[in-house]
Amino acid sequence: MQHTSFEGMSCPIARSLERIGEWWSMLILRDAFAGVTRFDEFQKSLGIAPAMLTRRLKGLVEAGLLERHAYSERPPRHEYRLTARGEDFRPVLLALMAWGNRHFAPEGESIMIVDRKTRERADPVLVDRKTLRPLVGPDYVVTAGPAANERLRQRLAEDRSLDFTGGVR
Amino acid sequence: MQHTSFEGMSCPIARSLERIGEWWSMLILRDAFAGVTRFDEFQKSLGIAPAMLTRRLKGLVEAGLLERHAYSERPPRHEYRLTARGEDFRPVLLALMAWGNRHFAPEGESIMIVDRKTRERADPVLVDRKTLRPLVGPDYVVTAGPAANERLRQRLAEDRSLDFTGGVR
DNA sequence: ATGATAACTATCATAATGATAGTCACTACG
DNA sequence: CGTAGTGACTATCATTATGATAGTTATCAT
Repeated sequence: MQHTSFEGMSCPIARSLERIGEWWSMLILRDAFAGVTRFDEFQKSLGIAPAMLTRRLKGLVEAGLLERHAYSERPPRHEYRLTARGEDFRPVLLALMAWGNRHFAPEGESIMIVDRKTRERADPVLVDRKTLRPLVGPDYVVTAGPAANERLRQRLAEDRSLDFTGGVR
Repeated sequence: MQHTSFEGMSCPIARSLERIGEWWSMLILRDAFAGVTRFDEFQKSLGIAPAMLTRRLKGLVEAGLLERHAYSERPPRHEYRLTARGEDFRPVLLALMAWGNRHFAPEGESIMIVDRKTRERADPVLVDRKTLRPLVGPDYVVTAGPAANERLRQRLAEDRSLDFTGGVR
């Protein structure tokens, strides 16, 4: 049974999930950020079935997050590297890591973000680049953008715009 | 065929995905942030099969992101509200939204984050709460934490610590 | 020639998925 | 009273995805 595609939705979250929202995809990206490039490396680090890995790598290549680079002609051999779009996914993974560390690490963190020089632990917060004020809080709000359809505009015109997103496609 | 559980992994990203990584889960959370609380509302806004919605809501309740609140005794009726843990997921969704807006909105953004007062568009960046320096960049690094196992420590002791995460469980 | 390696591909039994109808416990209305 | 509507699921079933595992191919090394 094919799962419902989010491709027809205009919400950026839905569109993102269409490309990275399948089981295994984000863990593959995590490992790509860790420098894993080859098929057998991904397979070993993830403990994933080869057919599954092939499918997911293909999907990530098609979505423009990874690209295949030949590293041997005879025999033909490829490695998988992050594209600029893939690199841009880093904050999402870091935010997910921070949330996981806060809620699912009763024995302490296994990985964390530290200052490169001082080794002091970082506490991630999402802010606006210019004002440096936190986006989670009273200063900022999610609202309809230039490409919002009428239904979304109405929805966000209600009190719910105080909360978050549209709850729509 | 049951998909592989990430529960046995120590990585916080894997642990997070174990709880929110299934198809539909994050979109349900998106809508919960938008104030959606009732079963039929979720169903309408998402266009999801009822049996699927039941399963996913149950999973999110069990994972501690949503909780059921009775809003009617006769007939018994429940709504689903975000827990503190669920609320804490907001930065992840905002980061995902920002990434989606940057890469998958050729027609412009349908939703975006703006300053509540000035309506000026926000540009999200992940920083350290204290230093306000970006976590993506030369200042910060991902490293083994107190609960890291030996394999992860070794892995991160290599040059790969310059990149990102461990590429391990 | 044999063996090892890397990158897949093929096969198959099991589980998940989505579509859709049904169920139940109400409330509202004529 | 009966009927209809509503909301929150549950049950059923055909289709697709999943993971386990063996196989294939094209090398290279001995």
